[in-house]
Amino acid sequence: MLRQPQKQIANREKNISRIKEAAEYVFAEHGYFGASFSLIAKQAKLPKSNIIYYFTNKETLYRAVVEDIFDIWRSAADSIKKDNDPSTAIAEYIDTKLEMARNRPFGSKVWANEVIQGAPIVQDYMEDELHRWTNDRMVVIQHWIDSGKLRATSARHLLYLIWAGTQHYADFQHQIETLNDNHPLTDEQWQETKYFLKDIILRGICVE
Amino acid sequence: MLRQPQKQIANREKNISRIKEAAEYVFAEHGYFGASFSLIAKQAKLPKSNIIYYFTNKETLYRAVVEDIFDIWRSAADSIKKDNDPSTAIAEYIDTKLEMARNRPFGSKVWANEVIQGAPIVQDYMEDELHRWTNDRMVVIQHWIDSGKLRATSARHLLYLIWAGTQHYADFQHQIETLNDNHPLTDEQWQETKYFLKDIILRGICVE
DNA sequence: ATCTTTTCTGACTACTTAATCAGTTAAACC
DNA sequence: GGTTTAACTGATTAAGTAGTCAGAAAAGAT
Repeated sequence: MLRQPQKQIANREKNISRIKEAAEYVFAEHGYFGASFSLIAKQAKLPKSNIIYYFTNKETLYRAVVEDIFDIWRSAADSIKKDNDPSTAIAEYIDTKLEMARNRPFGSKVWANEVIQGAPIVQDYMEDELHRWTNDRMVVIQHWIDSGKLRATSARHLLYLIWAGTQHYADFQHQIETLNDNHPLTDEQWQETKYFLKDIILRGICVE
Repeated sequence: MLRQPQKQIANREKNISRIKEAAEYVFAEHGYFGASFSLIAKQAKLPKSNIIYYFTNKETLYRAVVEDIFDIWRSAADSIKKDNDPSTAIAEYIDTKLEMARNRPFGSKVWANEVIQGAPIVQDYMEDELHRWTNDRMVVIQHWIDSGKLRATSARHLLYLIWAGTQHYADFQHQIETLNDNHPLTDEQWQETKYFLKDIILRGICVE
């Protein structure tokens, strides 16, 4: 005899991810203060009280959204490992990061908004997780430099340039589309972007 | 006999620029919706009603702040002219843009916030002024490429990379300082940044 | 000195917001 | 089937918001 008592659990998970998706969108488009429960509720097509039932308050929901994005970004840098070939690893990182800019622009925007405003909510997260994570990657890049596999440039600024160059296409998506005569970028244009970023950055850091 | 009847005019100008400065800061730190008249008033040390007296409403004040920043950015690209030497011109542009990131980070942040949220207020500005301005610069860069003074890369993406790479240090200032052990960048670190960006980007676009 | 115009401001209003809570509905358990 | 527990929600509240407005104060004009 089949038992299917997990109706509640399944429903809970469905609702939570639905709320987070709606919230990511609304926080990105309106900022923390501009995003109201009623807007998020409308977007999620759920009653406002239901959202508060799951997340207690605005800040908790917001944190959930930000942490989700951070986890995804973190995984993008899996290729930055000591034993990998630097050019291939960095090319892969740029590719992945740019695909994320294309596929998850709202998360990127939420993060950008938060940092611009001085990270009032996720300050601790930046000081712990991001700080440690960044240092780890920098050690790898420095190792590549020290072993002569990369030109002697700044590991730190290289990371910043990759972040800036890729996230720009998510965060400033609206500006880029406006300058593209109000059209979203086509597949070819995204391809061109990938090629350009890798071309410039790799040329700048590879030993000649 | 001296006449000094311009007391009103002088005072008006003083107040207006004081309000705009305060507003730039508060909009940057809190976003459009998070920035309230009372916060701006407190920052400017003027009564709330006085701010509304000068700017009528929030949107008008906001537009004034955004247009100010845009004007300043525009002037940064004066070096991008057909007859200039490409490397020197672009190096100069990067330098100037990075100095602005350092000296006027709040303006940059306001612009970033606005664009991230889909430019709800300055859409028209982007479609007219920014669009025309960007196209003009792209024509110059394309001319450099066509006359063999630059490698054949994308003029458009080159501009984006310069914007992204420089503005990052304003918009993500807080993240950068957190990763710098909670210290603002020193003069040498800013110098290093300038050097890095020019090194990578120029190496990427100059004919070998 | 008096009148006019501009500058300025505190008190107020209509509205929106995050969050609470009492009460309802639905699922799980026995 | 009946009971317990979790899921859910509409109505309400207290706090904060943008913007109004009547009238005071200062500056300029004659």
